Amino acid sequence: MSAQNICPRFEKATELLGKRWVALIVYDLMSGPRRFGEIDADLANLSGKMLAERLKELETEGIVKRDVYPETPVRIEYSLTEKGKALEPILGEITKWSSEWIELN
Amino acid sequence: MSAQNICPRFEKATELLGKRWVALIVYDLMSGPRRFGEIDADLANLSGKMLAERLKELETEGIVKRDVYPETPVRIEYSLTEKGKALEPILGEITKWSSEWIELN
DNA sequence: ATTATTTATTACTTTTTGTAAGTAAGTATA
DNA sequence: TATACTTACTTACAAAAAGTAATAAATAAT
Repeated sequence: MSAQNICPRFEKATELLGKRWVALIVYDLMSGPRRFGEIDADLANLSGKMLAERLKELETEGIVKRDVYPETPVRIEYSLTEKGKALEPILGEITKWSSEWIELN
Repeated sequence: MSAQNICPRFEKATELLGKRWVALIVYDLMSGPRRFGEIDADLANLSGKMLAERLKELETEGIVKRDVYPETPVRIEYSLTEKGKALEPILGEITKWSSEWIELN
């Protein structure tokens, strides 16, 4: 009989953060701006295709900013916006939880 | 040249929490034990198939506990373990972030 | 035995993700 | 001039995950 309504903002947030690779990409960008190839190298199992797709989505959501530097060869830097940086406490709590509860085999 | 290694515990945690529906199911269970049908009703777009699958996975991960009460009809209660309850600060930060940064159309 | 209720499971379709090769733009090198 | 190099993507196709709807299993009251 009881119906627990879930806050639509929370739901939207989990749709965003719950997409595969998103948390790891944001985590990677927390330490500062990074290039496509660097992120790709940091996240071993992430393919260029998915990285491109996720970066585009994150840009659309206003979480990531894309800057082009017409150098040789072209340098494209991805960085977090204010909205993206504001995710830090979430990642911090995930780090805490994982260090306490996740054991590696 | 620089390679940002991502903590394997963090990575494992995001694999878990980043799976579709997981955050919402855990959020729903935060308010106390719930039956299959109740969770299903709370999460409008979640199918019974996926709920069954996710609950099984969460049980395997030690986040959710399943209790059978042989009543009429049978009552099966899902609840959070200590490990599951420990996710609360993460959900709390997601709630905070979403209330500040997510706008509804 | 039949029925009711809740908790799943199965068969099938659609969507998402993975993999690997290929393209585009701009330089430098032969 | 041509080729090869670097970075940042795209594309085509295969595999895996998720969505949908019908069906089954479990239990006990009638």
